[in-house]
Amino acid sequence: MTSFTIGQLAAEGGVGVETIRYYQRRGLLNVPHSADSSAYGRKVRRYGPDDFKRLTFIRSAQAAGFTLSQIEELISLDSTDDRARARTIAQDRIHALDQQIAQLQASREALQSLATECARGKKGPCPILTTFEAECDGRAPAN
Amino acid sequence: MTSFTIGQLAAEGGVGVETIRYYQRRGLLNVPHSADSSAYGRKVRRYGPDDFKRLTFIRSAQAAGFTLSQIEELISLDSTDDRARARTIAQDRIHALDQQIAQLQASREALQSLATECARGKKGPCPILTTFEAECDGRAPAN
DNA sequence: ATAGGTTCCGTACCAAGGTACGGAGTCAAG
DNA sequence: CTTGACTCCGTACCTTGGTACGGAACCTAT
Repeated sequence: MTSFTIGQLAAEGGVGVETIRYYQRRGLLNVPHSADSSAYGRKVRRYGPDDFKRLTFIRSAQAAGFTLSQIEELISLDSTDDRARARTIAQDRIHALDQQIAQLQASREALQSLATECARGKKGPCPILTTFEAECDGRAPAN
Repeated sequence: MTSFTIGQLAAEGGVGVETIRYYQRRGLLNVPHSADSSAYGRKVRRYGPDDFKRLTFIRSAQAAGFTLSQIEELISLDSTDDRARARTIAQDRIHALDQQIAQLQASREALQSLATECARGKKGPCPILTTFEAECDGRAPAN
C-alpha cells in the first residue's frame, strides 16, 4: 500500500483525522488534489509515503519540543537547505531545553525533600503545605 | 500596614490585578466582603496577610509545576490536614517531573548531536532536517 | 468640588494545539 | 440498492492561565 486515505494516514501516524486536517490548515501538510476517477472536482484524497514522512517529521520535531511554528520554519528550510539557520534553531531549542530542565530539576528536589520531611515528621502541620505558604523564594517580595 | 487593596496585594505578590481576580473566580483566593463604611453594599475590598500568604502559596506551588487545579486541591487539604493525600500529590508530581526531565534530556541530547553533526559535515542534506523525517522512534499513538 | 487614580464587575479575548459537530458526498459490501 | 463506514468542509468549541476593555462607583489630594 503506497496510498492511504486520511484516516489511514492518521492511524499510521498515531494522530487523529482532525489533527491531520489541522496540520493541513496550518500548512504543515499539503492537501493532495486527488485528480482521480469519477465526475468532476471533489473526491477522496489519497496520501502517499511523502505525506507520511512529513507527518513523522512533525511528530518527531514536536517530541523534541519544537512548536508548530518552528516546525513550519524547519520544513521551509528543508527546501532551501539552509544549514546555518537550522543549526541556529536547534541551538536555541537546546538552550531553552537546558533552562526547562534546570527549572524542573529544582522543583523536583524541593518537592522531594518536602515529601520526605512530611513522611518523617508526625507532629505539626504538613511541611508540603506550609512551605509554600512561607517561602517567597525567587519572587520579588515587597518593594 | 496589615491591609491592602487589590492593587497593593497584586504588587506585593508580583502579579497583576487581573490575576488576583482570576484566582478569586477560580476559588483560589477568597473575596473579602468588606463590610465597611458608607451607603449600601459595594465598597473597596481590603486584603490582609492571610490573603498574601495564600497568594504566595499559589505562586510557589505553581513554580513547582502544579496546575491551578492541583493547587486548588492542595489548598483544600490545608484545612483538612490530610498529610497522606498531600504526599500522594507531591509524589505524583515528582513522578511527572521525572518523566518530563527525562524526555527533555533525551531531546536535548538528540538535538545536540544533530547540531554537531550538521556543523561538521558539509555534504548532503542537513541531518537536523533529515533525521526527523527518518525516525519513528517510540512515540505513543495519539491521545 | 473636581480631577485623576483605583476598584468593581461582567464580558470578551489571547496563544497553542487541537477536538467536535453537522450535513453532504462517496465508497465497498451484502 | 441500501446500509454503514469513511471523507470533505466549514465552523464552533475546548483547555490553561491569564489579559484587556469599558462603564460605573469610589477614594484621595489639591
